[in-house]
Amino acid sequence: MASSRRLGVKSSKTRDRLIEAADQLLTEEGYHAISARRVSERAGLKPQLVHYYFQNMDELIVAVFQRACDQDLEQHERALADGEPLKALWRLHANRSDTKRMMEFIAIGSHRETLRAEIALAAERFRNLQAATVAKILAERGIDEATFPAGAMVLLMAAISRALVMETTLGVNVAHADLRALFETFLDYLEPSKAKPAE
Amino acid sequence: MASSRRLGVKSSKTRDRLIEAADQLLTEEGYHAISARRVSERAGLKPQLVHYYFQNMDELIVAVFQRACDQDLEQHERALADGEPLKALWRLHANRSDTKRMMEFIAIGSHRETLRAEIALAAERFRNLQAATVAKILAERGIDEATFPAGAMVLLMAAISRALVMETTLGVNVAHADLRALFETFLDYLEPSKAKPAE
DNA sequence: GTCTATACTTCGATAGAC
DNA sequence: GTCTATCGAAGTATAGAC
Repeated sequence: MASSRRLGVKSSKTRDRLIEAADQLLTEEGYHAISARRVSERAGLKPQLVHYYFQNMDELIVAVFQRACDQDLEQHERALADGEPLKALWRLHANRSDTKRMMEFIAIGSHRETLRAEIALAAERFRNLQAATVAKILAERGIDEATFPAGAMVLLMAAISRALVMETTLGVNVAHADLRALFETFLDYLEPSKAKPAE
Repeated sequence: MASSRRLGVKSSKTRDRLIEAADQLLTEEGYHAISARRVSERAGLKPQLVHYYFQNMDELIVAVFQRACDQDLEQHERALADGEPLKALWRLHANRSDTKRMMEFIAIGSHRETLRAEIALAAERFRNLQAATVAKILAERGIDEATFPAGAMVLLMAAISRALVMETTLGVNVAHADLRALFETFLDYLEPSKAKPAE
């Protein structure tokens, strides 16, 4: 199905505008909102331009996905260099729009076979990257890996943050503050604050 | 927009077939798969029949939702009567298809303003119902509500089970077994098994 | 009480003009 | 390098035939 249709160059400013518009729609309304017409409308361009710069809609989504991965990776590297990396990691997860975007990609991968493998692979890499850091922190604290496996800790962070975002979007927030407080107490046990922050 | 179009009776066998077909599509493929054509195809009926029995697609989804709520409520009552209600509750959450269906309803509510309030309300009721039971169990164990708020416990169950289902659908299972084991250990602390099960 | 014919809208995608 | 004209498929929904 590789069409012979002409495509615009990757360096095009217009192409970037389409990716940015798609990214906005993704976090604001979900992946179902990424249609050629909606994206172009948001970017202030004609609908057919989407198919000039991207062979099909999947390609546009992949472009949004890769850009998001790059951004997330950069944020993670900063977090891991933080004085309290565990809490920095939790702050990243607690970021609503990033978590929402990630959940949309999981939804896309779950529904579109053509994108599944790529998204699953990236998700596994992120999990393993984060687990490696957490493992180091737990080892320093003398916490047994068998008691608190690093992977489970990271997955738990993802699970909690996703549930909070999911329900907040729906308009439900029963017990949210309690769970957040409970988990932060747990985090403080794993990574005790040395002193009061400067500010 | 209340159309004056004629509608089929609620007791119709055909109507039930449409609801059942929609429910299947919901858990198998997600709510986006609930279209008049797909549902009728699954039920072995003509597409237009959907609009004979339901004013619009939202009405069909509400019918599926109410049926699901009734089923879930019944399951919950059985679980709460169990000898180990906390673990029975976790087994309910661990049920893939039920959790998947619940997540689809959350997704629908998040995207369709007309259904949001109804779904959010039901979700809050379930949370409160479960929290009341858990509160009783924790009190019996002498566990301080301030340390482990019942609502947070229930939300945590939901968060973990949803994350596991979400990622399994995508094809990712890194650290799943570890988190499951960790949480079950925690559950056993809150609700210790009295003896080995009969079997 | 049940189903069919049909209208209208939005979608992804392509060919070809400028 | 950019945009127009246009197609076929799938979506929701209505009016009217049986």
